[in-house]
Amino acid sequence: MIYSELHNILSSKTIHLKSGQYLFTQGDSVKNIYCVNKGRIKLVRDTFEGTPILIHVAYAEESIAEASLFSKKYHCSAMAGTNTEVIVYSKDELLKILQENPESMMNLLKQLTTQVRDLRMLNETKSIYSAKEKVLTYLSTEFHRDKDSDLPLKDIAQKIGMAHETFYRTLKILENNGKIKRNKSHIKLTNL
Amino acid sequence: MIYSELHNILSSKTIHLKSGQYLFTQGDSVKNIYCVNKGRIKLVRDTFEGTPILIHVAYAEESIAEASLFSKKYHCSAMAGTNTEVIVYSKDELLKILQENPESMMNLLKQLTTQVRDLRMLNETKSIYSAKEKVLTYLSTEFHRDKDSDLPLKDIAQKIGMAHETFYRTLKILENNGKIKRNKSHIKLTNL
DNA sequence: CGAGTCGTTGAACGGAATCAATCGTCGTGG
DNA sequence: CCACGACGATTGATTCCGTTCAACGACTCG
Repeated sequence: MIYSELHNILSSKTIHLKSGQYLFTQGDSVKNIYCVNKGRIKLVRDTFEGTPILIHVAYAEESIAEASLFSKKYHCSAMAGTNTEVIVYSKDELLKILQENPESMMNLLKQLTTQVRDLRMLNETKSIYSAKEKVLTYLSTEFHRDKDSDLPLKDIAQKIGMAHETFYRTLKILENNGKIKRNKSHIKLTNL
Repeated sequence: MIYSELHNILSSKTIHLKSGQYLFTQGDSVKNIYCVNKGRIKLVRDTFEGTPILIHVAYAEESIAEASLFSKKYHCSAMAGTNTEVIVYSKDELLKILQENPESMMNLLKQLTTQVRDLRMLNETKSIYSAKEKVLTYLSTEFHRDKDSDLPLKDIAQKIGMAHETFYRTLKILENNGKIKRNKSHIKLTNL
């Protein structure tokens, strides 16, 4: 997780959320920064038009609300999408430690840059219209390695922006074509 | 741009690229960090399967290769998609200054966090299947404000992941429905 | 003045979303 | 401990809407 190396310096606590339970609500003062340990957290923004929009779904190992590290209020709400476990860090404490330890700040910087890179990659993967191409591109990139290996197929489908049914079907086609191999829910590209 | 506040401290130079010209190539040693001033830079990765994949398109005000701030070699190639102007910073110099100025590092951190937030938002916008919904969601978010206001409609279409023809048509429909107003290429939501 | 690109519209096709039903598994509570 | 409910994985059928191909005018830039 993002703050792993600070884990022994930073005080933290773990909390458990039931599916549907809120972690924080849009407009709340930012007191804490969180990291998903298990399950998933949906970030939702209430727009002025009424219809709330989904901003992001954070899975295990993902930190949320880092952007809030520099803002007073949460700009969105966070709800558990399933039974979820999150680690809680104090925002002020985190900021203080970062200021005192340039090395750890540099480290956070590093992690953020790779996060940006991954997000860009994912973004472009989503722009691919053909289901086969999209899946192949996803599989051939590194941003999902390890991280996504234990994600349910359904969630992977959502992550790359396609209906899960289409994802299943596409996997089957690619498997029949010999492009991929898989046992249970572990998928591997065949070529090299 | 990302390093704006360092602009007077950091030495920099501006270079001009013709459409199709390369800024750097995958595998090159990372000597510089860049920021697009005008035009656009396409980041492309050559995969082992042969087919190169588009990773990202960077427009004006966007920095590229920040991820490379921490790596030895570029993991992708950068090509001008049109006549383009980029600002060049020395990687080593930038790193040194960041280490010496915790405040500027903190500032970069801040900009990266908002970048992450924007990317996530864009990501979810791309996940919306309905063209109308997608466009409305895009227009109702802030991540594009100012930044995208001068982008050609064609590029906006690509940014949110739809064919430009569909984008034009959708805009027309929304305009007829009174959901949006526009003069020339400036679009505005009508409600509040 | 011509090449290139953006903006726009038309027509047609195809593929992905959607709706729906089934099976298996896992966790949970009675 | 077992039954029930929730959810993931899968497959089928259908519909529709967004992509694609194509053509044209306007504008800019060199």
